[in-house]
Amino acid sequence: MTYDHKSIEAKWQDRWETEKVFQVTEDASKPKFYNVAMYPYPSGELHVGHIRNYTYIDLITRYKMMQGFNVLGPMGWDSFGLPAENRAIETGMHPQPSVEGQIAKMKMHFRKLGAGFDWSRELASHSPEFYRWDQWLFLEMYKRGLAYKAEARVNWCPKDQTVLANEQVVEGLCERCDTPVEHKELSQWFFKITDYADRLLDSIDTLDNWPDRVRTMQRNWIGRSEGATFSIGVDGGGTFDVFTTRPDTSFGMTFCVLAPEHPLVESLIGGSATEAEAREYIEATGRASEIERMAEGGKTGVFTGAYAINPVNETRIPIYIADYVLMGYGTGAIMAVPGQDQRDWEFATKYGIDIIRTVQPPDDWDGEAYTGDGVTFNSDFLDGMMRDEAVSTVISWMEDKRIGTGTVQLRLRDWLISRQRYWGSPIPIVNCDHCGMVPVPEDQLPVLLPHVEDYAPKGRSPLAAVDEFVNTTCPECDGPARRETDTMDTFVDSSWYFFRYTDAHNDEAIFDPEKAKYWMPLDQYIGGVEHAVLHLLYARFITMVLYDMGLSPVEEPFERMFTQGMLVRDGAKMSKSKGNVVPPDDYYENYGADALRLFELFVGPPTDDAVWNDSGVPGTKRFLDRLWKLGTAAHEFQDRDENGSDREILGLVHRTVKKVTDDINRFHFNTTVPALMTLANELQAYLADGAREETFGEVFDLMLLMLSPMSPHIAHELWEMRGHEDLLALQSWPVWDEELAREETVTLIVQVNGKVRDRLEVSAELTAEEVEAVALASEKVLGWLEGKEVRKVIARPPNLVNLVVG
RNA sequence: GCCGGAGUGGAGAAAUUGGCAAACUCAAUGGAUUCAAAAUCCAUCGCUCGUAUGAGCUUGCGGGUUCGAGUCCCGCCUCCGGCACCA
Repeated sequence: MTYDHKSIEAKWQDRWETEKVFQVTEDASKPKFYNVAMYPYPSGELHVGHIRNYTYIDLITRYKMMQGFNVLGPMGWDSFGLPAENRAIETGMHPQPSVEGQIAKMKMHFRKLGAGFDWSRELASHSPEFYRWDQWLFLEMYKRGLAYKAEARVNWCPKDQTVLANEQVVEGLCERCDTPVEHKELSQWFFKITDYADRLLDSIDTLDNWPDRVRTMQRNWIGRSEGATFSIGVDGGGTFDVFTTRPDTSFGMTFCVLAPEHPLVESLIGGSATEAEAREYIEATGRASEIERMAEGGKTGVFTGAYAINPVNETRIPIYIADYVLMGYGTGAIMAVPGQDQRDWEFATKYGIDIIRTVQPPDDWDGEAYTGDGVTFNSDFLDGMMRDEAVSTVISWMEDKRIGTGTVQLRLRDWLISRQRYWGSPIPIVNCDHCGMVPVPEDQLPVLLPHVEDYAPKGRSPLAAVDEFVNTTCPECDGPARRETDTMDTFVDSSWYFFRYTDAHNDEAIFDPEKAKYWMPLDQYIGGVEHAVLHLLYARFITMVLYDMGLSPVEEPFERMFTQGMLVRDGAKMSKSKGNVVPPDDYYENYGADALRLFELFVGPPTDDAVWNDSGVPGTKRFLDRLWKLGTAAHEFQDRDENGSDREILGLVHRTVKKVTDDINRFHFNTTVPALMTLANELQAYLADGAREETFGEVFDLMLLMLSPMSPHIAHELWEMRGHEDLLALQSWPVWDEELAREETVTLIVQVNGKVRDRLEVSAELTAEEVEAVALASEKVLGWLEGKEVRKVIARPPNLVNLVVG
């Protein structure tokens, strides 16, 4: 017997919508719970891997509601940006109608899943009501010196024809299209995230409810390292600065290396014997992409012909140019200490440069450069010191001599936010010949994105070709002026949208701080680990900025972060390009959202990748069919007093409530499903053995309450059919009764020397002496004791006794 | 290289604190039902020996701690993810 999932699911989706079950407002009388899944790019097509995510978020919304929380679970659309624009280019349909059509499809998907979102707060980043506040935020950052325009060597994707932030370059490739990234000198807008590097780094320690890997990835990305920056003189005049984390090894410096792009290079090679060779090298490395530079087997470089003076011992050492030194990190120049640095070792070996060890390696050391700690030698006043002491001693020495100082280096760069693309929020700046760069006044926001038919990327913003947009008047002097034509990175939108949900329709302000104070921080945030350093770092940064502006009540936006695993099929992550995507449509049609949701929960630990099994949903549907039959068939009940079998099934259901509650709290959703399956199996057996109607009803109702956040439609229908008038979603989550949950008898494990030799049903009340006595009375056990002496008895009543014999 | 995570049956997995390894589901096999099939129901299902009661082995590998280790400690191997000529 199967149930009619289609009509039941449509019925309850209507009810939840018309009764506004998931619409909430601030309510000081209830504890709040703010529950968000990262807002999706509206691709229009969800696959079962996405559904997993939304099943989790919906389960939490429904569970927390039943626990008495005022739960906000909003949904919106990350509708600006490259994916939407590229899709528009492919299909020839303008991004606006295209995106809006996709949004309508996605909403249909969410409805079919039965997801409980508060649609009254829906937002979309491409709508002027939203991006107006992007622009406002930009201007506030500009006022505070946190947004600036600068000429810089930037990442350029030749396919997407736009610049990219460092975070959007993955192993030298464009994050979106895997095209090798090039470099260009361009004048671009940046957000000064480096000003917040220390705060962003330090407060990672407070994010106790975040996955370790995400915290580690952010720490690595910020890449703070402590050391010294000091100046090295060139023999014949001039100086350059170097950064090192190992100033204690300065006496081992036998050469210096400058990056090929280093500004001093030109004057060093001019007129030198190796000038031609050096110029050729610089040109060759300039042409090579970063990947090619790294892929080279050994280190390459060229002698400049110039010498430097090692400031700690006045030794004259050669200066090389080599591309293993990067202009983008530190000072673009290094002191090379081959004895203590493997890269320098390789370079020195190749070019025949001296190697001097200054740190004593362990006796059994047979490696090349020794980078560990040890006693310093060959180092004059540092001799005999261990690393930490030597570092601080040499830094003081440098500070006394005024040639250097202790410094901190970051790997993190400022966030490049301008894009030479159409489908984004215009940067609200006007360039005036007379007044220079002028921010658009707040009352003139939003700077509307004009409707443009030719939005194909051309290496400069398509907006630059729209005269009506570009030409404007200066807000200061009313003279002719030109607008900025770059648009903002969509990661700007996503770094504050979760504030907007708290006050989604405010047209006076980005949001009301009072509303944010009620809802923030997010109690639960769920999304893919691919955003570990992109969105999640930017969102933390912008939240800190909003905090400093007095708008956010918190410095950290996401109290508890959860990154779900991916669904894998045919050995690969589901993706359109691999052709292994499983759409949910057939499941809705043939098995129902409830069965699909249940399998999504059942498929494996939420944090882990899981393998999609096509027979899984039919399996969970079978379970729901059995449940339906159990709840709707006419049963023969016994008219009798409560007895042992009633207490057993009641005990089991209370233990199940405890387990399911604990499991949901720990995000072990995959074990909640088997708990309910076991309960249903036992309930069926109880029924077959002759059930009391009251007991059966009590157990069944508790089961429906637990099923409600997982497979809500069937649970609601059965709940109603059992004569309950109030909506199941609004019931309280069940609380287990410790007394009922207690087991009366347990299986006592009897071990002899740690091996299980007998299992006995005993009362749960037995003491240590009693279980020992029971164990020693067991015939099976006696056989193992024959001829041996019991030396020790380990009793763990009532579950286990271990007899140690010998 | 550094950092993080993982390794358990044919598959997904389970085992909150060190205490019955493999719950639950899928697949497979056998059976019932059926004219037949689907659906449903029942049974078997880690490996070895044995007709069997049963015995031995088994959580990537090697050691250790412990009465007792999938779980803790030490040393390795493999896989996944992140960062990376970062000085």
